[in-house]
Amino acid sequence: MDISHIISSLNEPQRLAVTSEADRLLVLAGAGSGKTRVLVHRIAWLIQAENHSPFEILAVTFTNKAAAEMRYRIEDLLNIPVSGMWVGTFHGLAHRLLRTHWQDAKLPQSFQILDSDDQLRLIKRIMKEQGIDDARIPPKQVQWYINHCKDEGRRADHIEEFDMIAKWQLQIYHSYEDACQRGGMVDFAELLLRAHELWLHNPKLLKHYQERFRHILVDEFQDTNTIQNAWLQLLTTGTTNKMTIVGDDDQSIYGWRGARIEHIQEFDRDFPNADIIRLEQNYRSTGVILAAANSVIRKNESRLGKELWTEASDGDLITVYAAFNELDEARFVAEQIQNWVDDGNSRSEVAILYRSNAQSRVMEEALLRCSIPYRIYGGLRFFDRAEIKNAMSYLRLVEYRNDDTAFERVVNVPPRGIGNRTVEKVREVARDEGSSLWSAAMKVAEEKLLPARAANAIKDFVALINLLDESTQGLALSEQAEHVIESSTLLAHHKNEKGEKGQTRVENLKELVSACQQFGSEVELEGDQSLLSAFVDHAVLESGEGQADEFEDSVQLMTLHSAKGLEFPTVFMVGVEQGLFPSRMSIESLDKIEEERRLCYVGITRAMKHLTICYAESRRLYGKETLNRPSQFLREIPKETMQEVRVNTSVVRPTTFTAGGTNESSVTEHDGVFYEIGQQVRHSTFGEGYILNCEGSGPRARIEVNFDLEGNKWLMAQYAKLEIL
DNA sequence: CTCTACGAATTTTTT
DNA sequence: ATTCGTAGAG
Repeated sequence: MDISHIISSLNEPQRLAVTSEADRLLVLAGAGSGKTRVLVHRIAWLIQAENHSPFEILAVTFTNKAAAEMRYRIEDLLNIPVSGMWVGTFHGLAHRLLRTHWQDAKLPQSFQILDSDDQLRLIKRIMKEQGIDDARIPPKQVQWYINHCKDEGRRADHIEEFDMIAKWQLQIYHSYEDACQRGGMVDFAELLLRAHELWLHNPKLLKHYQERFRHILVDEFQDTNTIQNAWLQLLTTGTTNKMTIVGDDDQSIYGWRGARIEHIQEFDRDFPNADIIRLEQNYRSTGVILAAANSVIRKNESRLGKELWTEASDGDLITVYAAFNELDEARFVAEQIQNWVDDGNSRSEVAILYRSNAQSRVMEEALLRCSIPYRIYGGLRFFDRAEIKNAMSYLRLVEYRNDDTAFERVVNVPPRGIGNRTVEKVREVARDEGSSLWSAAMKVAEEKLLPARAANAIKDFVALINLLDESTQGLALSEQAEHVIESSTLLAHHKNEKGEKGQTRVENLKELVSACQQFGSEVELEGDQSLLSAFVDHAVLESGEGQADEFEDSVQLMTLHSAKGLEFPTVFMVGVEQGLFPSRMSIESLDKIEEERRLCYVGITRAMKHLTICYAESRRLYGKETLNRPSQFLREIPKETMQEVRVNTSVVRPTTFTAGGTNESSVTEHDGVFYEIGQQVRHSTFGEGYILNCEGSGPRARIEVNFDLEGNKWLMAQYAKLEIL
């Protein structure tokens, strides 16, 4: 068989990676160096050159989108379907394992997946039951605590807490685990934890999978959390199977949600005898853009080290625009895009990247004014919308009456006179009987445990669900959905809503019906799972894209985080200001600043040809006017790669990031002590704080410090006697 | 029970 | 500014 097409188009390191026979291979793939390409070609190579069956291959990604794309590209390259191959997200694969081995995993066959919204509701309910003040301990924080524990592989039983708050959180974690086990509910982190325990406690089962998967490939390895890494280790240690991991420590931007950059940095410790191949040739950006990216990321202390290079020319300089305020910034960007489009380019080649979602509004307004179509990534996704979740809950109840999560959600949606008091009674009965809310509701209605009005309301609800079930027997999924949405009066309820909101919701509900239709025609059912329950799982695990309209030629707006993995000929990075990017939440710790810096690196490397960086001197955020300095990252970009554009020359600014006038820098020195922005310091009177800015050096060095208690102050380094922490 | 009014909080996102 | 959740009145 001719296999040359698999490797002929690759460069040397790529080819080495694709054809490597190492047991443990780490491919350190810089931005734009052909990471996915290597993964796809390696799998194709394994199948065609090494005659592996797709059945023996496991490929893990982080998003469903990446998984779908990978499968598509492999099939496209090989020109054959590879259906026996397991390709999916950690969560998707874990789910598959649990559905197959539900008994060994000690789960009911009908276990339901909780999304984070359901999870939060459950936590709130538990806290209320236990009389824990949710002002003192915010449920969100408890949710974070529980998920963090699970991400680290810790069950409530294994933990001991000493701190008062932590003790309460642990207690809630305990009750939460009980509630989940009783109700057959599994949250996202639990999928991973259970799948890990499934293998850990069933050596036979583990052996089966170890022998099946001869090759394991993991994408975006820098984003793995502890439990995911442990799962991979279980699968590979002491075996002869081979593992390839691909990632880039410089693009690790999810530390805040449990990802451990150490996993990739210390890969050879966890997985001994690893080969490392670096992909440093970049095929995406111009020399100037890469110079800027390299220069920024070099500031990070802890990294495996990589330097991107390109055969492409230097290209245009990076444009820097110092806006007067956020409106001026947005206006400038819109204007530039208008010019770009007038020059005959398409809008979809342009992306506007920002640090926080709150920044999108001003940009949208400016684009709207110029009649430039745009599309926002992120935001609420389809299956996360309230109206969709409500409709899904009706479907879930019709399928499976004991689904408490669904019951809680829609007993009184639309309002049918079942208030808190009534639901409380139902919960109480359910608790006493150890039954589901549904059975409790029937009991309450029949035995008249409540005032007639409430009991009747409950009775009507029970009757409604039963009726929906009877009348949809034998119907196709989409017809079933249509009927349920209509007869539950959800549709009418949303139609009556005032304003445009109701209209959108009605449209979304219609969209749900066609989603059912599509799902029914595409999915292949495994085992004896019903189509409806497969659809329910699908809805939770893949909540879908945020926005439609992807076909119109439009400018792309998104956060820096969601831009990872994408590329655009023209990129605008806006709001590059100290306190916004890096976020003020990150400024005090070096680790967090390094993550923000990686985010900056990700942002810069999204640009293929043109990069424009903007910052505003004054910005209205959360209804307050704030004065921000240019981001420290701006100073880390070589001056010779930038050109400053000034439209509004009349604005006089006391400080700029360039050398004119003052001489600020990110570091200064006095008496042999070096001060750097972001460092934590202590002052004898003002207490602790962190350095915001430096100016001058030697005896004239001045340092601006943000003190925890006293706010911002400029100090002379000579007299301040700052102690570096 | 439902609706309206007022007050607090507000990085980043996937599964 | 805006959204979300809770408290108090209808």
